[in-house]
Amino acid sequence: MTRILLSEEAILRAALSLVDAEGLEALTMRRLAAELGVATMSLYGHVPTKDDLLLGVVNMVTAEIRLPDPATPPWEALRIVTREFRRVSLGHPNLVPLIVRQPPTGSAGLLTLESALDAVRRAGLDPAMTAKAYRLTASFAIGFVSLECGGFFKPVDVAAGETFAPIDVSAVPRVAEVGPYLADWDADEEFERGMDVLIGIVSGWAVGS
Amino acid sequence: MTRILLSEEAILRAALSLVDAEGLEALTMRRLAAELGVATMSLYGHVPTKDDLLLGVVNMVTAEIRLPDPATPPWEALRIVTREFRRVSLGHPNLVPLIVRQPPTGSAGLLTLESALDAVRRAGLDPAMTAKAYRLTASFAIGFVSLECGGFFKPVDVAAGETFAPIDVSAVPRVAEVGPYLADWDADEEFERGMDVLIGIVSGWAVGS
DNA sequence: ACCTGAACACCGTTCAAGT
DNA sequence: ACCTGAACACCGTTCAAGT
Repeated sequence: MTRILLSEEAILRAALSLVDAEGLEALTMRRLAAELGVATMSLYGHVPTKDDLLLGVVNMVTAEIRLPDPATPPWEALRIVTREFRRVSLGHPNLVPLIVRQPPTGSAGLLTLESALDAVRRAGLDPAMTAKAYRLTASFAIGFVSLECGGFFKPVDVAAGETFAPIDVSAVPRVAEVGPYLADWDADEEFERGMDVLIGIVSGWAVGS
Repeated sequence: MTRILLSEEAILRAALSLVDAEGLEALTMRRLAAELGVATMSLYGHVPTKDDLLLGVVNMVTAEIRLPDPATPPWEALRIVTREFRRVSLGHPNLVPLIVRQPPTGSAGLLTLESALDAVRRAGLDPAMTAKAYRLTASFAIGFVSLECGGFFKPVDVAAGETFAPIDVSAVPRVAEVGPYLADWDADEEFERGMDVLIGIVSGWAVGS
């Protein structure tokens, strides 16, 4: 039989594959061990707990974010980080609930945060305004990706035709009217537009602008 | 012994109390039954499954959102719905991950969506632009509440002093510099400002404005 | 040193039995 | 009709034992 080289790296990689392929609920220590051809308890030699494993998986995905060169013009750099956050998230939609919940305390999260903050600081905002600008753009990006990956707008479409809530469609005429437009959209384009709007706003906060 | 009146309403209410008091992971069918002084399996007479129970709890919380009078000036009505969404979410922070993930397919979710869409339509945006406007403001609101309830900015503060990620603080100077400002903010004020910015933008989309 | 099986204290849910 | 206990197929994790 093939020899299994167990390591934290290998475990995290297998865990991510499992989540990508079958969802978060498919990731159990037993199933993951089986996937690696190893006894369940062998995992605990490399990962202290399942929660730590999840943190590691989120950090691994965060590390996929390609950070802009530090010499990139500031607002373009912020655009790149934000765009990359969404690109990587869409690559692992099953992990998005965890990504969104996880503060950037891991090494990859801190480097990503550093890149975004550096861009805004280089653009001329002072530390306090930089924090404000980051919270605003991050709120938009995280909410957008949450809605996009959560299929938030898909069932609304159904509300115009099916009834699977105990409510008459005639009671929500605007949902019936706008529902189809909620479900049918160009997410790429709308993300860019939203980003433009917000970066346009915060760029006005630069001292002396 | 006191007679327990079991009903879906009573079960959902007890489930919400449990989640509010001890978090999502404390909500198990066994624990919930014990809390109600009832056998575990009695719950299944009123709720088909645990997932349905969670949907019901989210719907119950969504129903706490106080919708504006239909005669309220449109943009002020949208502000009220958005503000109420945040107020109710902050009242049940442990439930926020679920609220954020849950498309508005329940009766309360549909009525809330209806209220927001009605406001934008009354302001003069056509259905397609209404959908765009809703997605933009909802992205902001959901992302903001996610970050706020997730303690997203708290650990960043620590990064300036403690080391609990395998990374040198000197490698993230901007995090060290801006971190304290990220953690120290007036969330109420910033939410209002962000809402103002976005509603200001979408109000410009009205035909003939 | 690294890996393992059995065991413990939990889960959600099915089902046949009680009242 | 409504509630229940035992049982089933799972969990994450501890621990003593293997190599």
